[in-house]
Amino acid sequence: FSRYKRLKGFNVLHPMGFDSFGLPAEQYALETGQHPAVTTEKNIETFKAQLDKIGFCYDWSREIRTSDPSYYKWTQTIFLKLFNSYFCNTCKQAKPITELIEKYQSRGGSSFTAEQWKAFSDKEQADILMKRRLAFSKFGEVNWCEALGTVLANDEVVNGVSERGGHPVIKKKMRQWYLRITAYADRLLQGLETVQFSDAMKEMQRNWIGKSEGAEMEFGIRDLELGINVYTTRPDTIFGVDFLVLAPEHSLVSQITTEAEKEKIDEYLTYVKSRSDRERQSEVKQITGCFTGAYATNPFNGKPIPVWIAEYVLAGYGTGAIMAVPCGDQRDFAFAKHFNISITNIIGEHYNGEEANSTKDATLQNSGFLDGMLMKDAIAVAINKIEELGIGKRKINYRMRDAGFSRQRYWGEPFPIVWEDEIAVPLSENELPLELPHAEKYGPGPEGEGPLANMEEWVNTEKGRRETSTMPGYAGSSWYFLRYMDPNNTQTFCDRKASDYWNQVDVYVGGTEHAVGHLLYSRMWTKVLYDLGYVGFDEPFKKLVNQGMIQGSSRFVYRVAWDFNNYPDNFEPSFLPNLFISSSIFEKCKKFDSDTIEKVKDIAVKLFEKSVDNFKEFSFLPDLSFYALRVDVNFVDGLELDISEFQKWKNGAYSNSQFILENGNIYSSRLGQVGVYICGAEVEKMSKSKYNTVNPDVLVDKYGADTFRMYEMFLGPVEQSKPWDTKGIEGVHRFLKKLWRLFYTDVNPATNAPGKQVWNDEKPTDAEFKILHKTIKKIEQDTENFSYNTAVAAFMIAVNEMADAKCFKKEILSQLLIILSPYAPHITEELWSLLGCEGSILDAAYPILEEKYLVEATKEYPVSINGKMRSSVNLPTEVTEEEARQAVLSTEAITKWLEGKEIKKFIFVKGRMINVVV
RNA sequence: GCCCAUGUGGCGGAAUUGGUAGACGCAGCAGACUCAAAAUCUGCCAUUCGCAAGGGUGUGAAGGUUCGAUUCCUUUCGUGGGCACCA
Repeated sequence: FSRYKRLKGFNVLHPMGFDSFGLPAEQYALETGQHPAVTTEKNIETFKAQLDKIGFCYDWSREIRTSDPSYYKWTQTIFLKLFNSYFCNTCKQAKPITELIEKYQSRGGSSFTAEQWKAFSDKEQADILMKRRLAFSKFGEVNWCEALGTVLANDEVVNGVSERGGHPVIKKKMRQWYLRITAYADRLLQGLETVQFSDAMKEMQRNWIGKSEGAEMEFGIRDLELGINVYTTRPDTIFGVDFLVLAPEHSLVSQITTEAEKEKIDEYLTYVKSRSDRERQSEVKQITGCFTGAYATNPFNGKPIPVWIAEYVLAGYGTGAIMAVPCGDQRDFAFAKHFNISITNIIGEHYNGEEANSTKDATLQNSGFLDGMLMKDAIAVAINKIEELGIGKRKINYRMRDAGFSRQRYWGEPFPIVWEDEIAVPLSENELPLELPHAEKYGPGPEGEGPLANMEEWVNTEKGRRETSTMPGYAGSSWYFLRYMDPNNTQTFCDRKASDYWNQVDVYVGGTEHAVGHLLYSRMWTKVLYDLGYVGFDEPFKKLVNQGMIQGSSRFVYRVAWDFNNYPDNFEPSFLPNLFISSSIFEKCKKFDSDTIEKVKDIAVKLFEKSVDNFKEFSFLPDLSFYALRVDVNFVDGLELDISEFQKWKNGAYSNSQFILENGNIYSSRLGQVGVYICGAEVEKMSKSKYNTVNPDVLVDKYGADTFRMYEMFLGPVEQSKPWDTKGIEGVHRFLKKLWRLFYTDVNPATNAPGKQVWNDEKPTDAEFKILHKTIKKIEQDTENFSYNTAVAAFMIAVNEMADAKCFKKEILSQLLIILSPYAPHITEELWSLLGCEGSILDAAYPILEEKYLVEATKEYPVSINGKMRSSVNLPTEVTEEEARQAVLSTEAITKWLEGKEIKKFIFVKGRMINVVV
């Protein structure tokens, strides 16, 4: 696209860079036993060589790497700008925090006076300001794996246990950094109106932000001076509330739980701690919850309402508490049925007792002052009443939460923050970059802190202790498009003149998987920088094209583990059997084939016995569980695993593993071939973390870069995902060879010299111009629409037509080369010079479309009878309905279908077709 | 489970956005050239009935709107992406 636009005369900024910080780079380094700085450098060189080989004309003078100090200096600078800003709720934009401090000093805040502010300690002031900063720290939950002594990313947690070792993972509260993206929720929504993203993308972002209008109201707890705040979008159903549900983490849980229920509640809380948010919401069939013993009161009719806790209510959304209306909400309904809570029907016949009905069109019954009202009308009435009684208020709520910005990892940007007496003190901008110290080992620090916590010399400064977590992978990618505009500036991250000249990114190509991550973060950063006056636009990307993913075919091995809910105290990670079963055995186990399971269990017990000295202490072993683990496709041949390669993988992490092979034998490295281990397969995103990537070099070497490029374009629409498959690449290769033969006979394979010249200087005929201009029109349309696959097809047709017409004329061929050059840069450049044309084809003038060659005098109008195609008539392109009717009625091929039938209607779709209704 | 996308020949896909379904390519079959192979060229190629002319059926499934539906609506099934520490 950039080559095309360049030919069209645009000044195209077409850079490339490397988002080289983050978990995958760190893990790759760990697996290969090298420092991430080394592996990153090496991999970048490989990528650049490959990209150049394929013929992308990237402007490498603008290259950036997010892990380079000269780049992350500015990531840290922008972080400080976020830290030193707050969101002004009246002007709805970011302002320097100094303005807020001034305001507090002169006028005070909402809950304190100016005098009180001045009397606050430094720490108290810092805490108040922290609640307003755009980059702020507070306590939040992380995945904590006690056995590994580390915090895990969601990617590293599989089925609730650590991917490495299969250890239990629980949630742990830690001090974390966050970005206050929620402050921008409304502007992120409004901004969508101004950008060209697909409707699906906009919809995803809207849903993620999840704006809803409703009411927040308080339910008093019986016999206690406490109230539970509940957020609801359906205050009209207030008389249908049969119970309240709190998130298990809700701060009131411990206070309202009665003595009688305490034990059960504690047990339930332990259970929930081991569950991820996803699991908590998705397993609808398995309903869990626990009664607290407390009762709330319905403020409108005084009815006592039992208060429960349940995992399906999340602490992070709304107030962390819901009012449950079983007749109107399916999850509440299932919960009520499961725990035998009686259901109040407020919608009469709309509720059938079998399932909930979330309609807003029912007339309310059993609903006090709302009786007889349509539900959708009752919403406003109910909110007004709630506000009138002072028990709650109208509220707009967002589903989106603030973005977690700390990682307990090594390979990321260090925070330019020093903690002095529990106060976060920023470095000044001229102290940046705060370089990531070189570490030989980057294992976890104490208490779940990041690896940097182990580096005493670096951590401890004169003033205090440095922040030891690092920024997440998306930090550097939230603003890099700005750096491309001014990549070598040492004074600022991007001069305003540069960003004013280039302005927004005109076309941004990225996958939908970024919808609710990168594409929201970068929009937010741009808005902040706009508010603070550093850039002149508040949306970074004018137009977004979602390229589909080339998917990979992943391979799986199946691991056996003990299904301990919690490991016994004396259980050590090394006790795990590390046993893998072949695909068909896994399938049988999944179907609870008892013979197979017994056999597997026998082997697992034997292995367990061998590795555990005090085996007798584990008199009771729980059932086995089985889970799939991805392996690198590069050591799976078809579906067959190369076991010795697998055992060497990840620095020998699986070196002591055992295998039950497809035929039931146990693998032995000494006995040699006793059977094969068959892997499972699945098509999914091609990704380093899924170990299913394939390398383009082989194909480029075999067919050349042009064939590779065009084949990839020809595969299908850019926005569509598809598994990588080289079937069909021959066709594109043949096309390029055929193109060559319009100019020269075949290349002499011995000398590699072009064959005999075929092209000539003759004057083209109108028919030949027609082929050319038809192609120009089609290619322009398709390229502008990113419909590359149909463009390639059009080239194939054009070349076939020219070959058939024996059109070997330079005037036509040179024009064809220009429009083809963005698609196949190498061969077109070569032929361009062989034709004796001046300079590089990249600097040629794009041909101007001449419509006169495309005008048709007559046109074939398809004729259908009752919508069914029966024939066609040839008519002038400009024809009246009456003329068309006459032509149709005098065409024998058509009248034979109309014989004896009465014509009811004659439909003439101008320029398209004719339909006769009989 | 929730949100988004998607489903068309043996395969990748096309279809003027509601108007001749299967462009283009792969694979396959038949033929030409060749001692032979490769390369190249020509023809056939959804399915079914028919010698043919010509019919019938057909865009995951079931309904609906329309003169006319791959396209719009409803329900349903399958697949892919996302679900907050991969980015």
